[in-house]
Amino acid sequence: MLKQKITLKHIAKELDVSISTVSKALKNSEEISRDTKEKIQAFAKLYNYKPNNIAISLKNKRTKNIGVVIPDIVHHFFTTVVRGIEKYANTKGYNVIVCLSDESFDKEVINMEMLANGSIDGFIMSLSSDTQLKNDYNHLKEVTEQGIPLVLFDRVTNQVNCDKIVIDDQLGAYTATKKLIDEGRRKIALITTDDYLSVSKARTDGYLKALSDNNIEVDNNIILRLPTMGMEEEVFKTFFEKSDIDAVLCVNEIFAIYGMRCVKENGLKIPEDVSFIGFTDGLLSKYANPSLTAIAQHGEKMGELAAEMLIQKVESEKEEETYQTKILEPTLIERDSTIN
Amino acid sequence: MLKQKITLKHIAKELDVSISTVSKALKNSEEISRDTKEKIQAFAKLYNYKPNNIAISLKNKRTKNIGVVIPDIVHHFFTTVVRGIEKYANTKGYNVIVCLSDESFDKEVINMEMLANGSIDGFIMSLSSDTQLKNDYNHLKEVTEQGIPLVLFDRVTNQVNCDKIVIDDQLGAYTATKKLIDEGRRKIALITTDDYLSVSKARTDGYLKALSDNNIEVDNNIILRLPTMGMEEEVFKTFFEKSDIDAVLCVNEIFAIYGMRCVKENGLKIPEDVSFIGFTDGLLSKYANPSLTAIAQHGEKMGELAAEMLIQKVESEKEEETYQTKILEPTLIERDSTIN
DNA sequence: TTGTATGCGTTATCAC
DNA sequence: GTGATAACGCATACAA
Repeated sequence: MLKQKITLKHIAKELDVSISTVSKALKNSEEISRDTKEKIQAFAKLYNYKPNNIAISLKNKRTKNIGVVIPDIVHHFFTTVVRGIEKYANTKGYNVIVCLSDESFDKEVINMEMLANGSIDGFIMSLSSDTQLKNDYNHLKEVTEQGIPLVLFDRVTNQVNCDKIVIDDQLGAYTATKKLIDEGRRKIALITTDDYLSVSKARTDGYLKALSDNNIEVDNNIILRLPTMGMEEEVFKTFFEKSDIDAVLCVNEIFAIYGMRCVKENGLKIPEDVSFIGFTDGLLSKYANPSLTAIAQHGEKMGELAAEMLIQKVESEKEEETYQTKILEPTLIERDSTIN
Repeated sequence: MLKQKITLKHIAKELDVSISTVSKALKNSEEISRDTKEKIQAFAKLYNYKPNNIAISLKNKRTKNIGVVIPDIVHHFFTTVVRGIEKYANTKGYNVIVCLSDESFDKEVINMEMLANGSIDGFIMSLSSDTQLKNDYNHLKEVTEQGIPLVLFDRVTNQVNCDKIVIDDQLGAYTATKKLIDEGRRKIALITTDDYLSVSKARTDGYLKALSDNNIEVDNNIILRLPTMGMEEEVFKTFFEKSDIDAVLCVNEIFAIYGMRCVKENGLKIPEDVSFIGFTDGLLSKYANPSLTAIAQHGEKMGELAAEMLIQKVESEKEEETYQTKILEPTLIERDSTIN
């Protein structure tokens, strides 16, 4: 039953020629006579010969695989990035190996080591929160020192020399905060996570800068810092009950959705009494009630660009020591949770 | 700069022993003397030797890679399945190569051919809508005939002999419809997609069966069939304006969310006037307003089981010709869009 | 206890 | 025009 995969050797034996003749014939080499070429090509086609990728990889020292290491895949933003990577990689004949770090430093290290031993030509990755907390990037450095190209996206670090691509999170938060201020809001809350996450820090900075630029004093009582995982609804309720606010900026959709629910439960109207803006612009923002004004991170575009940067490095012969950081501009998508 | 990956050959030359001695020493073979083993192992550790995956793959004819081909990754259900696959695969030392068919038959074929030439040990996949529409499964048959194990999940076909894993969509729809009937609903609408999608068909069947079992006549005017992609809001509005209904079953979350919005705009209350139940149970269901009673598909579990079934086949020596179809039971998650 | 030879499937160099 | 050989990195049966 098992129709064995056919190899050059099989064809050679069957047609009574040498393996190298077969190889050349299938590449349409000028060296081979028309007759033998036709014979061999016909036979190969008949038996549906396809060269073995692994053998070619070993020979060429090129796998045509890209390793993607991300914290989580059940997360709209990362998902769109993966789609972008896939899209571009496929047009260039590359496959994508996806590994999940699950926000764990150890898993990130294990996955990278696994892939670094010949399985991939380069990495695209976003750091796990654990890694950013530990602030340990030796596994990344090892990889780059081995000459394996690496592109970091979104959750990056300046402690590693490599290509990077991020959105301007600070600008995004600034723009959003400015929009709220222009609406007339003065008591603008921020719901964020711990600052060791590079993106949360940048977003907080943007928020603070917008306030400062508009002479609004920072009120630490209306800044809520939550752990990345395991959000508790209670904390939200309490925060919104005791705080006097007229707008909220959230570093992700879920915080915003929860927040809106609390506000509504307190009898307030959105956006009349309280405006909301959230980062990410995933499904939740679009379908929320009211729909959520959001800062779009352009994940798919980011993925495509990351793949393009990586493949360009992979395929360039020269060992360049110059790295670039691409910064994408976020976009404010206005919906019904703010006044326009 | 480029710290070349070290190979057995390098170690052998450096320590003036043969390659096979090094190979054996690193495997802690009894054949090798303690002295040489220690010497070699120390050296290998110092230079961080790691065997090359590709070479091992070529030798063993085993890649330790699993190919996953799915229609889309920006989709909560598929995403959870991928996570489940990853989770199990990783514990068994396998990597996951993800390819997206983008609901296209051609891309599905190309991706599979690409991976089938030695890149993976087996496939886990869910059919593209295009493939189910074309009803052409030759690419799957070719793969199985080559002896490459294949596990189909969710969107499957009985035209291919292989392991399968699905949830009992008919039962899910039946349970949901029954729940609505038990609430006292009689005018239960169904919002679904074209029947060529295996899952939509099964769900429609379950809905019809529940009605019939409870002596409720089917009213084709309150069954809305939409194309898979490119949903138009207008169609929804019109449907809900002209239909007299007291409950709605939707084959996915987005239909349900849209539906709820229309109903609310018409001044009706959920769940008092109209109940809603939707398939999938993703983020939208959880965070909708009101939160959506949903039929959970247990994607992560499905992914884990699929990976387990596949790896078991991959690693079993004997060429079994027996295939199983696992059917998972869906679960009704009751939330605020129904009365409990 | 160590080393030699062979093979995994392919390609490239060089000889015939 | 065609074929033998070596090489990619590793593992193993078999010699020594």
